[in-house]
Amino acid sequence: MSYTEEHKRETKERIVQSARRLFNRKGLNHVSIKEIMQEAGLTHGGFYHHFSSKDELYVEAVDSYSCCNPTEKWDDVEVDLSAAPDELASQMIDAYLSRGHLEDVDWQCPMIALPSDVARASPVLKQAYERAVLAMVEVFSGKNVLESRERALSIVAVCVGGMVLARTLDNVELATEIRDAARKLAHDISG
Amino acid sequence: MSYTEEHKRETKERIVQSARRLFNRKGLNHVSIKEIMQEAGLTHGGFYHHFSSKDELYVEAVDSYSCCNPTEKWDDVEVDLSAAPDELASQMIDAYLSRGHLEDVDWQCPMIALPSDVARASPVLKQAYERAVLAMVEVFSGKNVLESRERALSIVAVCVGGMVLARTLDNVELATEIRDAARKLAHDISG
DNA sequence: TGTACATCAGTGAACGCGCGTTCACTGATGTAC
DNA sequence: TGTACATCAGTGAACGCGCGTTCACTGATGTAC
Repeated sequence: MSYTEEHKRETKERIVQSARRLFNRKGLNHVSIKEIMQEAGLTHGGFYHHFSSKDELYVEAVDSYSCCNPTEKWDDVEVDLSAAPDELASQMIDAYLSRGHLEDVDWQCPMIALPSDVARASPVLKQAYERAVLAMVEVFSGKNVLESRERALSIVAVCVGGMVLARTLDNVELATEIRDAARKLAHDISG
Repeated sequence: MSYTEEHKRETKERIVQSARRLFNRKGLNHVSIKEIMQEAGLTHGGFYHHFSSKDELYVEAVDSYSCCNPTEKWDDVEVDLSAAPDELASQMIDAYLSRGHLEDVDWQCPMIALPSDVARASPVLKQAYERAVLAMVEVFSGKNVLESRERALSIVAVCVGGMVLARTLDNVELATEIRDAARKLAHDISG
């Protein structure tokens, strides 16, 4: 045997994280394998010892987002993961629609960073994306999960819509106005 | 002189419309100039008699959306453009979040079809996009435009968010659930 | 009306380039003795 | 402990391919006489 299993796992994880960052910044199709491997401190040839194709990397990268946790990342808003469900939902709304989240492109939610890329991607990638959407729905369901699914879905729509628009606009004032309007509305719904 | 000014204008318009359709289907960067020109009934070499670069076409294509009018396109919902502002806003919500709009990829709103493409595009293209957002805000402002800007912005966020998510999901049931939740909420806000 | 000419929209071969992928090779590492 | 070996993660040149763009050419058209 050469190297350890763990060594290989760590290298692969480094590639995935490097890819996730670059995908968020430039979109799935504006990032080359060479670029990803360089950011991970490797050369492009080794890529195929870890993945059978670039498509496979897409899936792993989007799946790796699920582990992302706003608490550690968007430092202008505090989220207490041990809070009561309704309180947590409220904090998540603020975190999701925060300036920190908008500007932290590297760690941004894939639903904001990659919507149209995913819309045209392979079924496996879309499934990874669906898992991310459902995880978010769950957070916004609060304590009465079963009764408030519709409410949770509309909060997700407002949050994602507000942020997608904000990220697309160069006009900072308008982007902020939209985020503020979306935040207010999301809080109104969640009650 | 060869050919008429009008002949050239018509050809250019045919290229722009062909590009708009293909961009909506495949995204800005998965469509080649050869493909666009073929769809317009031409060969790729002539492209540069009409545009100085592909970037220039992006802008013209996104600007050409503004003329898009849901009335003629999404035939499962009727919109009466001569209706009173509040009534029009209400009809537009139904049209925008309709199944017809979701499925009519060719004529879909660019905010739904191209969000992440535009987020990473050139400033001129982002400005074209901003014009589209502002046009939509105006429609949803209803009769008291000045007083209800925040309301209009949040309606836009819900509508765009709901549709962006719906288009990204392969799971039709979930996509429909989201559109329904978004539509209900948008109507609640617009009152 | 007919003809000779100039224009330029349209054609399609060719260009350089960067991409995803392949492959022969290297050399650091863990294992066996 | 030291040494010989096998493994395979990592390297970097090379591949075919399609892209955006260029360019010399064609030929349909409008204009001048």
